[in-house]
Amino acid sequence: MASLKTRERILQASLALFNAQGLAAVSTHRIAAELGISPGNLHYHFNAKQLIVERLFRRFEERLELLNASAANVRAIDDLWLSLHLRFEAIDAYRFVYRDMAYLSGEYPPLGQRAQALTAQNLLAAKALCEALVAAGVIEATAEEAQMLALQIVFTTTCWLSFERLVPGRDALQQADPGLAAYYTLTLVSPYVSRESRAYLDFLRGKYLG
Amino acid sequence: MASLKTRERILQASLALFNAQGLAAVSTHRIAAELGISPGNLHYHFNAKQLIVERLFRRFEERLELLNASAANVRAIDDLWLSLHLRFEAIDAYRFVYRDMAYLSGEYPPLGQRAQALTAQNLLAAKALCEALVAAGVIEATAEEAQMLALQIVFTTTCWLSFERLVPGRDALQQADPGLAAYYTLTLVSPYVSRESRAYLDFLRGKYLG
DNA sequence: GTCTATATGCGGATAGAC
DNA sequence: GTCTATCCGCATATAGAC
Repeated sequence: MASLKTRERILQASLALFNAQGLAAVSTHRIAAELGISPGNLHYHFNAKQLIVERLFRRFEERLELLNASAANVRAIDDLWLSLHLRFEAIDAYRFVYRDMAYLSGEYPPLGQRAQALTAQNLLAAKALCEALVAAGVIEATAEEAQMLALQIVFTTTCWLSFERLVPGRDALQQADPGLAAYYTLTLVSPYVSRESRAYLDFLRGKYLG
Repeated sequence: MASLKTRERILQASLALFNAQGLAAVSTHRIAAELGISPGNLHYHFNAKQLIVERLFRRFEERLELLNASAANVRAIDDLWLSLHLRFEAIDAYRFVYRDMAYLSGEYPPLGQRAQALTAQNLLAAKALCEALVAAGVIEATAEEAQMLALQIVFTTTCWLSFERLVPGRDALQQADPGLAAYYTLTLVSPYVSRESRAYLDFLRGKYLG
């Protein structure tokens, strides 16, 4: 049963290294060295680097699927805020996935397929979320606008953390701020928010632009 | 002078391969094979793969800088449309740059720095563009909203083509549609467009949603 | 389960002939 | 300018002892 522990330690260390240095830059030797175990031992637990990546990707999928399941329950701006915040936290915890997506789907095509499927699911969840907001009277938008908004939300949650690294100054913080990312996403929704629901938006603006 | 020709052929082939298969997946051997020349010959023209990447990146910079220079001249929605269209064409022509940015800035840190600088320049250009649109009465937005819009435009032009590959169905086309990308970007501006300038927007909506 | 030692292959880069 | 031949180093993966 100590093997389970080592297995888990390998996954944790791999995730940290992938996030910090990129999937391509981290070799199995590097992971083994980080843990103070031999490359042979690492190979005993995971026959290939691919299997480590696959396992981590699965956890990422599971976490997002959980969030998607509750997306349609959003009823107010602060629900939306929380939902976005949790999503950015999840994506940040596995940030190597979207950041190194091109490399990942090139090296492990099946994971590329699954990433597409996950995106499709995210789009459905975002659409349900937008429709729930319209139904609750939180935002005012045509069906077409709601659809576009859903696309923008998924686009933003998927790519924002990668983009942030391109903006001088922001990466200096080293670790992303899910709150700021969520606020940025809310500005997409902002033009459609009904008068009655603006209060929370103004509160957040004060918090993040102040 | 035949060397200039070979040099240029190497750059063209490298660009095509990088765009098609990713920066990490394309080796110098592969490039040489594609051209039907020997790896040694390739090394004669470019001492290192890094130099090929650097040269292509410079061309990308130059092309975007040219577009940035004319961004502030935008006076109407169709100017904006054209400006976005040209930008997406440029980014698509060098799509490996943003798609493989994580790998690129990991392998060649100086290029990562330059990518940041380019993003800063893009942000300034987008800000000038938004302010010009406000001044021309094409859109109605507070200074704060214009600033946010500029950020959204740069974010979208930078990341949209990479994101598109994650959406099932869209990548089937293999080559991106700069027109569709530009239309998508226009939807960000849409809520702020004044009544007098809506005509062109409606025309585009009919074209891309029809 | 964990180690050491090693096989295998590839990519980048070089030397020297033509 | 272009070729062939080769070196070096790294990363994945394996074999077999403890």
